[in-house]
Amino acid sequence: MRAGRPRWASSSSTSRFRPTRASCGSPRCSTSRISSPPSTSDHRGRLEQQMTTTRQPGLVSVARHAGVSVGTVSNTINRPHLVAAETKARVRASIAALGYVPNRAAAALRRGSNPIIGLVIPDVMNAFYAAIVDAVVEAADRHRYAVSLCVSHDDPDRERRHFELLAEQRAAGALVVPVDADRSRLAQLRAFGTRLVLVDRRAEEAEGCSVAVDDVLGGYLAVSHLLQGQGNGVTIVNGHPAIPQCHDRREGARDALVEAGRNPDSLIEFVVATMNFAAGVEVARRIVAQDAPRRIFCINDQLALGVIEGLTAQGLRVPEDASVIGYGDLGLGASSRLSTVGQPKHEMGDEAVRKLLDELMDGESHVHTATVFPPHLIVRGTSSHAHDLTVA
Amino acid sequence: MRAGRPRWASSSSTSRFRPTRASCGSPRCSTSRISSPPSTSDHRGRLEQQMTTTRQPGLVSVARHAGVSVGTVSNTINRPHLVAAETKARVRASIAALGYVPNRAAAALRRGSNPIIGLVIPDVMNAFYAAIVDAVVEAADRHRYAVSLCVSHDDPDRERRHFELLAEQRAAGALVVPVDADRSRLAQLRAFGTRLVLVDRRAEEAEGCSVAVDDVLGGYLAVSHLLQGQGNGVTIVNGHPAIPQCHDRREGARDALVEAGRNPDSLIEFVVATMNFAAGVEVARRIVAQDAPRRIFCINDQLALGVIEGLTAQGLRVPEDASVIGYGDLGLGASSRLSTVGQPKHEMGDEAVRKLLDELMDGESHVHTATVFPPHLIVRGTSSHAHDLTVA
DNA sequence: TTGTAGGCGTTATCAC
DNA sequence: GTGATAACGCCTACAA
Repeated sequence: MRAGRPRWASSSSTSRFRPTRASCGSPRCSTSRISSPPSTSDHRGRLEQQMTTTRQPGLVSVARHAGVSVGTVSNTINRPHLVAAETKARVRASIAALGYVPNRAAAALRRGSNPIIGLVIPDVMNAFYAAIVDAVVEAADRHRYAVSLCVSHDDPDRERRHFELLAEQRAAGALVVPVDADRSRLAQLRAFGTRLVLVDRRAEEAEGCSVAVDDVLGGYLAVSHLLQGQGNGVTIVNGHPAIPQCHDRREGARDALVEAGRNPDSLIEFVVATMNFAAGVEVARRIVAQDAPRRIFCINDQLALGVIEGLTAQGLRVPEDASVIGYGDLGLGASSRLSTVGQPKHEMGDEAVRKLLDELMDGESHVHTATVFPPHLIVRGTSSHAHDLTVA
Repeated sequence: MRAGRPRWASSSSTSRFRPTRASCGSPRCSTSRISSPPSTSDHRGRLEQQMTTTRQPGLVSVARHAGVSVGTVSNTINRPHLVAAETKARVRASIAALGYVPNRAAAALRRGSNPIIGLVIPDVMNAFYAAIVDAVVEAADRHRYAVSLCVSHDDPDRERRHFELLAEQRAAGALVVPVDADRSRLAQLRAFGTRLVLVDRRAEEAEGCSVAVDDVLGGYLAVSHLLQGQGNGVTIVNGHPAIPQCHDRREGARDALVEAGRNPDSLIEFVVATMNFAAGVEVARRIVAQDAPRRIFCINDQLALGVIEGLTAQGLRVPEDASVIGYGDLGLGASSRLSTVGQPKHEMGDEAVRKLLDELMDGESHVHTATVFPPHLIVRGTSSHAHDLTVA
């Protein structure tokens, strides 16, 4: 089917233009008109409300068709156990025959709540959050909930706007990675009856359920692993310590040193502004120049890959001359040679949905819980068959 | 605030357990009870429908409070130009005073359509689709539409289930990367009145709008770039040619050879089953063993990074001894040294939303269009300040 | 086990 | 410009 598509060569003019962020009206991209829709038999003037054509069939149509009452049809759909088998069958047949599609908006209006789960994350391009989105969407689908996604980009306004949307939809609940520590917006949403589960953050006081990961333990695992190799001292390449993750992972690193009988202050720290590949390359230069320890814990994988690149460019061999460990298992998936600390992302998303649904179902008897998942060490590149290792 | 969190050391037992995919009931992750919610003042027995507490204020409450009719309140919200300035102000004050939140479910019921855009993609973890999600969510937010996300994982059932959901919600429209070539499901959804825009696929016949990227051009750009370097012949590391992207990019590669006055059949092809890092490493071995051309076009970035790794492991230097180019710009973001072909992902998502909204607004007069975006070459690693280059 | 009827909160069409 | 009022399609006591 795609064989019939026009070859680029046949319209080489398109290759002249590079898309910009401007509007697409300009000839920068080839836009072809497709036969204008021949007013597909659906020319209903907006004035004639009463059409002879059978509009979207509702419960009533189904009821008539099956020779039962609307209540029975509703019951067959929502509480099948209350309906006699034979009636049920007849109703179902009618539903299929008429192509009836229930109207959730009407149900939501009546019930006062909508089977929609809001999901607010800071960034979809980030593999960590993407994994959570994946898990949440899957779990929600299993329970026939819709997922209304919001990407906050750390903008409180966006977050608030999505909260309003959820409130207007009378969404059943929301899973949110809050933008900042200001919980007043969250409280506001909750006050409106929307159940909330915090993700990647601890819920405080008795405000609700939460799902998080133990970054202190993660830092500990990473540095404990480094300490098993040869060398002396440990270097940490960190982001700004005001970021909770950075703070916590460093704490864990210090714990590992303490456990090994060393002074936690012996940890040599390099702080970078942006935690990416380029910064890693740059830090590698400083590490070599200052002759810092060659057992290096990087706060994330991109930084780690950058450091390796930088070390290699300076003639050092990894892992012979230096040990590097990353964090997050987000770089190239399981394909690179980098050891790292993995986080149970899918489980987190899963558990968040579970908590929310539990709160929705149990209602009064629900007890808020805070689950903290332990990360795990992933050791790679030691043998030709790199594999995941779990360290107790 | 996070200072108060328990240190891992204080409950070292958690570090003993590694989460499995099983249920969270087991002691594998530390779950702490948070003070049980003291039945937050909200103990309304399900029998007493009539509560004395002012339920959620509706249009009527606002109307009463402002001393106007419901119609006027509705108008102040939806068609402010029809309302006198002074009345408008009074109504708005009442809305704020009562904390009124409009009920979208009711509006949707009445209007027959819901301001929700469905988005169906095969995979959120894939950076290409993640970028599209990001763009779509942002554009939808600008217009106050909600985005209902579905990740199909190439499963037609999931796709169908989400289509049903959208139909039940009376969603305004949907953006979809279809699972397969079978367009009957799409037709079904469309028949229900949901507007559809195809993403990363060409719409056929007059079925609707679509947004895609020109992979033939992308392959051409990549190989043209390789041909500018020294060496003779070109190697392509490809996925299965039944995948449209793989097929098209190879076509473009052949076009480039033709343009350079070479025989397109001189292209040496290695086909891999899974297009990841490990496969790249393996292919590199075969390339060296068979002495295939050292100008290598890889169908994606992961493969390319694997090939570089494999070549390096065999003692070759890149780019001195071999030129490698990837595709997609998805590897490490803009941070690696790999040249590649970039796709205007954000523009695609943006344009898809624009087409959908246009169809929604214009109604009858809407004309379906198919937009094909040109990819662009990204050359990296040539200087110490790697930067993006656009080639005309 | 099934039928009946009232109302959920909005929108839109009228008169005024 | 504003006020009444009739749907929209479904759920759920309650009656039969």
